[in-house]
Amino acid sequence: MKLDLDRIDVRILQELQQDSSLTNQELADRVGLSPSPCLRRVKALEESGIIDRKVTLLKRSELGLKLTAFVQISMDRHTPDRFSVFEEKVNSFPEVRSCNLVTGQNCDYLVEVVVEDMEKYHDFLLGQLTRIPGVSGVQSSFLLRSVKENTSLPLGHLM
Amino acid sequence: MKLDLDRIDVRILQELQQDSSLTNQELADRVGLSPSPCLRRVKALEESGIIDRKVTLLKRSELGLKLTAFVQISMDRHTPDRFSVFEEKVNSFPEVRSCNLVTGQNCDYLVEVVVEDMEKYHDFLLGQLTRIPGVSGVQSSFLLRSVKENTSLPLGHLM
DNA sequence: GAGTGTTTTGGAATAATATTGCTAAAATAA
DNA sequence: TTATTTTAGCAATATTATTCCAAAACACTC
Repeated sequence: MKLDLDRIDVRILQELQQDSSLTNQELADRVGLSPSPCLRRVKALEESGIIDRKVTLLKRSELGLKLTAFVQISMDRHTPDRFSVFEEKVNSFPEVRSCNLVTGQNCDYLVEVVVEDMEKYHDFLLGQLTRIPGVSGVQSSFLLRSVKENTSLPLGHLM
Repeated sequence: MKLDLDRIDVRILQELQQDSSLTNQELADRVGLSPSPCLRRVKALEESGIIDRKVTLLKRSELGLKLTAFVQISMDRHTPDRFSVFEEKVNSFPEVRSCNLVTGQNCDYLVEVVVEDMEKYHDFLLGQLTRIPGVSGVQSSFLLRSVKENTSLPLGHLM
């Protein structure tokens, strides 16, 4: 949060958030610039750290990943040791897409898990997640329908 | 879920999930192929629909987006009309990163909201979210620390 | 309001990379 | 083994990114 962005920078970020496979020429057209200054801005945004990285998103349904679970996890004690062990474990599980430590009375962590089916989820839950020391409460909700899935961040406040 | 993938395809997908800015040559090196067959496989994966799209991820902290909220939303009645109005609205809010209809006794929707600060969240909640007809219950948890944020899907089951 | 320094742009030349067609090799099946 | 199919690798071509330099826009001073 240091460099100031003008309208063109914000539009570049908006376009790239939606589609990073744009060529520099297409991007330049869309933001109303010629290729060279456009590329220079993109590089500057990468240098500045505003742009984190570029990734490819795959389709779950095409990969046989039919079950997504949202898991609320409570810990028995809130000690640094408990947390660090849990977090290390969670990071090593490819089934875990996201894990967030949150405020709230109900739970400590919100975890999103993607697996093939309910049987695999059962195995993961009992074989992996609940085996982590300190995990005292687990409550699962299952995805019925994805209404919105958006990797974009809001940029309206910059303009 | 139709085409069969061999080990090389899976490795290509794994690499691209992590970093889509790889050049085809680099990718070919990593998976042990020469550039042309590698590119052909990538194109085939795009054609097949397994690859959804490529996006650029930005850093929240660098954009002054200091508050992430996980919101549990309950609806008064479970009618198609209630749902479609809610979902249309939610899709129009840039602050909403994801919205999922889920099973569970506690709530109907899990929504992730990204804003600048608590004041902006307050405005969004009272001015937008709770104004949608049918929204009867709202419970917010706030992000304390992001432990894992991974756009990759697990592919281990394919091998 | 003209002049000066700074920043940003656009165009052209160059370099890197993607893309395609073709041939050979490898894998598969009979 | 042999025929058939699939896949890889090479080389030529096309596309795209990158760099450099002169011109334009902008801000600031006097």
